[in-house]
Amino acid sequence: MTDLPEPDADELELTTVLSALADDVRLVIVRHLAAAGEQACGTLELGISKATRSHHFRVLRESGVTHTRIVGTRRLVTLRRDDLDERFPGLLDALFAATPAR
Amino acid sequence: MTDLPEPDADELELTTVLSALADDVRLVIVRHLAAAGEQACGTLELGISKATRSHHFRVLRESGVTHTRIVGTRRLVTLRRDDLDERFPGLLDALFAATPAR
DNA sequence: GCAGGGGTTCGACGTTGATCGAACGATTAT
DNA sequence: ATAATCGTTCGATCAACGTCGAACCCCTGC
Repeated sequence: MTDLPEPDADELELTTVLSALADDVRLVIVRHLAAAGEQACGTLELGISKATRSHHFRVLRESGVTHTRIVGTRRLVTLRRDDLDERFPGLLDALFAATPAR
Repeated sequence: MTDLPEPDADELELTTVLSALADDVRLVIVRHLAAAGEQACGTLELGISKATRSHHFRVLRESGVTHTRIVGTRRLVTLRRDDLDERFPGLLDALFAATPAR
């Protein structure tokens, strides 16, 4: 058992994915995964507690946004870009293209 | 005073817009507005009460997704497609392209 | 074995959100 | 004026969410 449970690619629900992405902390995580590739949970400095961070990573995984594999004591997380691009073409690109409000 | 208050185009926040769109009822409304153009609030049969419907239209307007003008006793609602496309290019297209899960 | 680091789980707490019925307000039609 | 239509607002309820500290679990290294 080296992988954590996650929804299949064809089970991804739009509203679930949007809910998962509609959070500033999780958006930071997703952008970082997109830019830097596979990361351990603790790699990012998010200014929140371990428990809260774990919660956000769980939401991302259970919504189907990320994939998590276990290596030793680490959880290595990747963005499920191919699955998301297939189910929701252009969605991730649109999110990453969005500039912050002025 | 023929228009209801709404955020300016350059004030649109990504997480706020995503939250507004991360709801099945509101997604139905937005898709319908995109397909059919300006609509009165009561036009759609959504299977919810007047109060709840009013709530959803308010969330859409306050997040900047829709524009509402008052004509007589009606509230005529439009999708702010140009503003959204400018701030978040490709986002609406991605939403409308998404097919339901199998 | 034992200690330490990386994450998760368990309550708990406060906030927000979806929902409703009922009352209300504003405009139009009779 | 009166009634009807369209929609909002109020108060309430219930569920879900973000957050935390503390306890726990699992693996690795000594």
